[in-house]
Amino acid sequence: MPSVKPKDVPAPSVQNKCSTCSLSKICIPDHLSGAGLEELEQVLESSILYQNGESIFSAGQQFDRLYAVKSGMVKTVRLDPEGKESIDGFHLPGEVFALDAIYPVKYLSTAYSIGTSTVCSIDFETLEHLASHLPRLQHQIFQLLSQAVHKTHEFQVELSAEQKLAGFILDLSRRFKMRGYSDTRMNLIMPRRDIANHLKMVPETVSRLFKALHQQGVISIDRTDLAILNTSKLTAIAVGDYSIRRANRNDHDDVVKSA
Amino acid sequence: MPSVKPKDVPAPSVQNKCSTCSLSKICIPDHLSGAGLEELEQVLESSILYQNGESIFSAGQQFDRLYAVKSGMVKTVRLDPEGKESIDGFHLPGEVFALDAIYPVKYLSTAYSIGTSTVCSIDFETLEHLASHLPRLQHQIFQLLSQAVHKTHEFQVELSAEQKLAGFILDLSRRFKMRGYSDTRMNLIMPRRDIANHLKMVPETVSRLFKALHQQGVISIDRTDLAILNTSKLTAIAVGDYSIRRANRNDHDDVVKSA
DNA sequence: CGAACAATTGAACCGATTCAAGATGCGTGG
DNA sequence: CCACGCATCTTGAATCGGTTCAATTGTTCG
Repeated sequence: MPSVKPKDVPAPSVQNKCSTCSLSKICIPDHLSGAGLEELEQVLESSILYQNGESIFSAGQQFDRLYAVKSGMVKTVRLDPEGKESIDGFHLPGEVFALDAIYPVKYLSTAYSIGTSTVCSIDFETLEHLASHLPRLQHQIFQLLSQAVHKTHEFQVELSAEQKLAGFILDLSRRFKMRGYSDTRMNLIMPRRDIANHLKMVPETVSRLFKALHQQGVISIDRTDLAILNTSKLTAIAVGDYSIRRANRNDHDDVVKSA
Repeated sequence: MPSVKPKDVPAPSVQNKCSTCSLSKICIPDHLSGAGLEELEQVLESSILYQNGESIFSAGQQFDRLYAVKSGMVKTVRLDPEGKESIDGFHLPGEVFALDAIYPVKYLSTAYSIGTSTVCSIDFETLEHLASHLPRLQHQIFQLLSQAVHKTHEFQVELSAEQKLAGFILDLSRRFKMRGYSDTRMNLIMPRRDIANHLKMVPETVSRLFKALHQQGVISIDRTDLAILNTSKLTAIAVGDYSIRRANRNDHDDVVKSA
């Protein structure tokens, strides 16, 4: 997402709507002039507050609006064929969710606030209508959707548990950084159980791996407080160039295998 | 380089352009009238023939066109971080591929023909331009993209090898049926190695499971010739309500464990 | 303080891969 | 038409990663 903003983003009248989230990025393309912009501002729903565990929309409901996180964190949860809950994503401030609801015209997942969060939204029909005479807006929506296709594609590779966890940490780091937060210290407000569910493993494994990463000096973790200490090593683990388990084994014999 | 040469191809009349594939479905919405339709027909590239193993486009190339299969089969392959090839999809006649290339404006996978195939395509910029004054067309593209987001999402659940293989067979069956082919007998022209790669397992496992399914009377398979004999049982396996392995074990002691 | 739940830790187990042979199919040339 | 050689597929035994089961520690909150 090239956040090309050659000029500043002052627009004082605009600001108290939803200037920090991607919905406004979609809706306010660089070259959008006054008239279209005001139209958009009118349909952009400003922030609504949700408490911990409150649902924003539910799976099965008719789709009408796209959502974006302003503050806090939102998880989207779906039921797999066996009826078990499966977390398909944690959404950070600035990110858009519910894009998969367009085609079936109903929400496929239920969105819950983790902790207290604020969320803004836009009516999709209106957005479509606007897009049909704002080519740049249309283009940005195409891009956002295509990006989501890509995002989900790359998850299909089968990785070891430690690769998945390392990748998960790095993904969060990248996304926090993109929105202006620290990329080395972060607060994992979601419970271990949720992380495990999202990564398709069992909380025990998450626990063991966090510990192993900590002991290796790659991260430091205490409860919800996570710090990345060695990004390059963490990256090496994520792509499979390095394994904690092998390392631990090699502690006995002093030989370290170098790829 | 995709051998897309508009002038080399005869294209005798409008009608035998690409009436059987989804690109024409996208491009010819139900309520599209003469003028727009003719515009579309002009930019829809008619069929091009590819031999076994020939590439249609390559990962890294600049994105310009969307593609659809007319006949045969196409696989899209990407390189994971370790540099190993990973097949992210087999595309049947009528299906569109390369949707994930829109956002990065480059192809993320390489498309190969399996056996001989015919493929048609359309220039994306032109399509966008048309969509911007054909709201129904725009809507259909949104839908197609959203559908692709959904498609890839649902693959994220972690399944046992037998669930994945059963699901793969059923998915092929459904897709063949949707395009007017038999949903009980099909020809698996792709090698076992490719199936295994796509399902993230090892050819040995594919082999063992095909045999097990055959022995249980769920399918019949000989080389590339596959027949589904018991759809409901196959479905039960795919969703995890039934397991061949458990069944085989219970052959010894006659007790059948129920949940 | 103590109950209830979340997280951690250890030991046994199971599914899928790995490694190592064998079997089968298939195009080529004798 | 058969023999050869190569690639794909199949089959079997050992191994490994992650789960399961079970018990303990830690944390939160009435």
